[in-house]
Amino acid sequence: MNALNITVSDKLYQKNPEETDLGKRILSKSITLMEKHGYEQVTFKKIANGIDSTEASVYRYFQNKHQLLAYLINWYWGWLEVKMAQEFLVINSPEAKICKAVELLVRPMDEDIRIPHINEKVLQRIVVSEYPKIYLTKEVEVENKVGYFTGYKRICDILSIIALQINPNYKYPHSLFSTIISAAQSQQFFVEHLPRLSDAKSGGIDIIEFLTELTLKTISTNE
Amino acid sequence: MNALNITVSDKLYQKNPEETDLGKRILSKSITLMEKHGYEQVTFKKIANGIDSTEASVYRYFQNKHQLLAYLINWYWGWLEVKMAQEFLVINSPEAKICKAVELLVRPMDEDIRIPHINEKVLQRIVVSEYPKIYLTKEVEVENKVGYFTGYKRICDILSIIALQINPNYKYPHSLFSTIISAAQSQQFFVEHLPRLSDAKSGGIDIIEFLTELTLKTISTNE
DNA sequence: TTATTAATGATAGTATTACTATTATATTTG
DNA sequence: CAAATATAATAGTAATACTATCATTAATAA
Repeated sequence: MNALNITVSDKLYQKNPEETDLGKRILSKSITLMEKHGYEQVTFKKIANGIDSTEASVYRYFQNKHQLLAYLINWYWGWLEVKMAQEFLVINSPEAKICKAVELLVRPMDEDIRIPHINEKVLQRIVVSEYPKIYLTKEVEVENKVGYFTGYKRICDILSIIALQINPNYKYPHSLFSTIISAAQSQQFFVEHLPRLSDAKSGGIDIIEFLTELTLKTISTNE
Repeated sequence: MNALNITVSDKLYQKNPEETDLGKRILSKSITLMEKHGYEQVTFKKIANGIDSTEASVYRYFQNKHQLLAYLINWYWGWLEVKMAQEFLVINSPEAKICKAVELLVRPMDEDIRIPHINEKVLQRIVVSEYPKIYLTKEVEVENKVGYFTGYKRICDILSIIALQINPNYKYPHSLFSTIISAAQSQQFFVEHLPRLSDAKSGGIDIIEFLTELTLKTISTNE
């Protein structure tokens, strides 16, 4: 096994960008542009110009910017799920798995050379800054049915199951992990941009400690 | 004391909307439109048409839609702070204060008849659906300096101080409460639109239990 | 009262965005 | 080689997010 493959639902594109050279250039350029200028400032025209293509061509891959963002973010969750599965192979205790998961959520991960058109570190920064925008819309429910949020939900499910191994009576595992995953993102954002909303220093270690302690205490059984 | 006054920083408007009839109508209409169609779909033109005024007039009150949203959200936090202060008058234990704060964050609150142009319940729903959009931008830091996020930060500070009364050694009170406040919003959103990300039923009681338990366990001192 | 100021309305205009459509050309595949 | 497919090139449209100007009305101060 050489090429690891992150599969994204085919509802998240018009034409699979991983299958063509132009598609990969679109992904690559959108990632750099979004991280640099932010989601709002990116347009298909700018992406196209940046790769010497045309607006119309980009529209053949994605219906609109929103779908493109959803694609990128789902790719990220898919990739994170793969990483988690790899790490969990050699971890036995559920507590240690939780710790590792939190670490993966917060730590900027190494790039994967096998996927040169996606810079995972930069993508992670996009997820931190843009994630809630994909579900905070009036179309959530329709898009949910179509699979816009499966990546996130799968991670949430996986971690919930692990939590129940620690305490089978814990009532709110999904709420807990949707909270933890969001907090992993937002704390990174706050440390960098709104430091008075956090007590962590940059680097991630504080955020990791904060989140693991919070998680383990919350699911612990001793009242 | 009859008219309670929620003060919003004058950086959040061009011209104080609370001071004129037109201003109040703008606020009122933006709230109903935003709740109904979502932030993205609202335009100054639609607001203006809805109150038989003109786009240009709305621009005299707010630089743009983003500033308007920031205004509304800060108004909400200001109002919540007032409510919290009222409630805390008759609560003595810090634990009970935390519980009450969480309840206020989650429970749709009664409208205040003294402020007829702002429907607080509807405004709360806007906060739930739109809040992160005011800080997830490339202009966060500039807007932060100017006071776009003071409302949120003040609540976070207040609750942090209470948490430290329970456990003066707790290391991450600001991170904890920025997480709790965000979670209070996002759990409400999930229950309604993405139920698999939550274990709560609608009504708020589960969310309140989830959050208070999480908070109290996290700041508790007994390891 | 009149003069002045402030607030709003009416109207116009512009650059950009978010698309859709059409046709031509180049490339791949059978 | 023919046929299908992918892309480029170009044009066009409705809506958005403003900015600007000028007229009218209402409030207020001299």
